[in-house]
Amino acid sequence: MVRLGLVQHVVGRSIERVTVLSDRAVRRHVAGRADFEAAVAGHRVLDVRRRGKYLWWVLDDGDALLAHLGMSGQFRIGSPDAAPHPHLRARFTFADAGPHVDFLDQRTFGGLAFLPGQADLPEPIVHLALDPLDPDYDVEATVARIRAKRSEIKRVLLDQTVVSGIGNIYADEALWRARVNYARSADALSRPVVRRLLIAAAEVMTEALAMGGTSFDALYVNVNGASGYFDRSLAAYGQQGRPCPRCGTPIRREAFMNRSSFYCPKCQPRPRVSR
DNA sequence: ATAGCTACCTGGGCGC
DNA sequence: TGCGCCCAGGTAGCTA
Repeated sequence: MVRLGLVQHVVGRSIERVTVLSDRAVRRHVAGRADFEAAVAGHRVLDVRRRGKYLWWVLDDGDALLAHLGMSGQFRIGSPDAAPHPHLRARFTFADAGPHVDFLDQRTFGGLAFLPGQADLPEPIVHLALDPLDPDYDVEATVARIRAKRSEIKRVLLDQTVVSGIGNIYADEALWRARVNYARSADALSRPVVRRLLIAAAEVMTEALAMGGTSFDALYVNVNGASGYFDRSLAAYGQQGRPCPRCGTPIRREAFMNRSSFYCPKCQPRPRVSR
């Protein structure tokens, strides 16, 4: 959705300039802010692509403008009279008379980098696996990779080199749908169960995108800044104490990987022996 | 090599 | 009312 919004608003346009308001937003552009601003200016945007939580703008000359959204990064189409948003990190203006594009990021885990000659696949993300919504994504290959891991299933789902695009929220929702406890060992799950889990993850992502993303934390909002309603359809994530939508048992919350995991203790029983 | 842990960062929400 | 603390989470980079 973010990508489609950007495709609609930036493809075909020539960047007049980018103004970086926060050095941290370009910390991955090693040559620094001034170099970033100079490198980006003047390029025309040919396409916008995505892998996991990364987006990159394909520029003329084969260069890439890579954006990582972190957990709170957003692109927004600016209206000319709006006061700058407090989380504004960079603003793109264009050679035409159209609206500018803002990169916002509250918690500053995200950032931008200009990567010359890396339009096809920027080097920082070559190690990322495809995500379940990518047309070239291979379910069976991913099932095999997951089942080869001797690690808890949620840890594997969050490993972006195995499958990308699944964060803490989507992982908990997919596990709930597939009735799998987060602590079960990946190599102990049957092929059909892992398949079910990946299908559930793809469904969660599809639904979230259709609704404009989770408005929880404004994590994903569409490019116009409209927040989604996905959070209202969450069955497990953030729902501790509330009844499981399937069986009515109160949803439980547990700490895992320095994060929270939410699950239904009846539909998603804990493994007897945690490994 | 691989698995697992921690730091990074900000501001909304909460308790006092 | 206001201060201070907790918490959220993707991932680079570290250790074991």
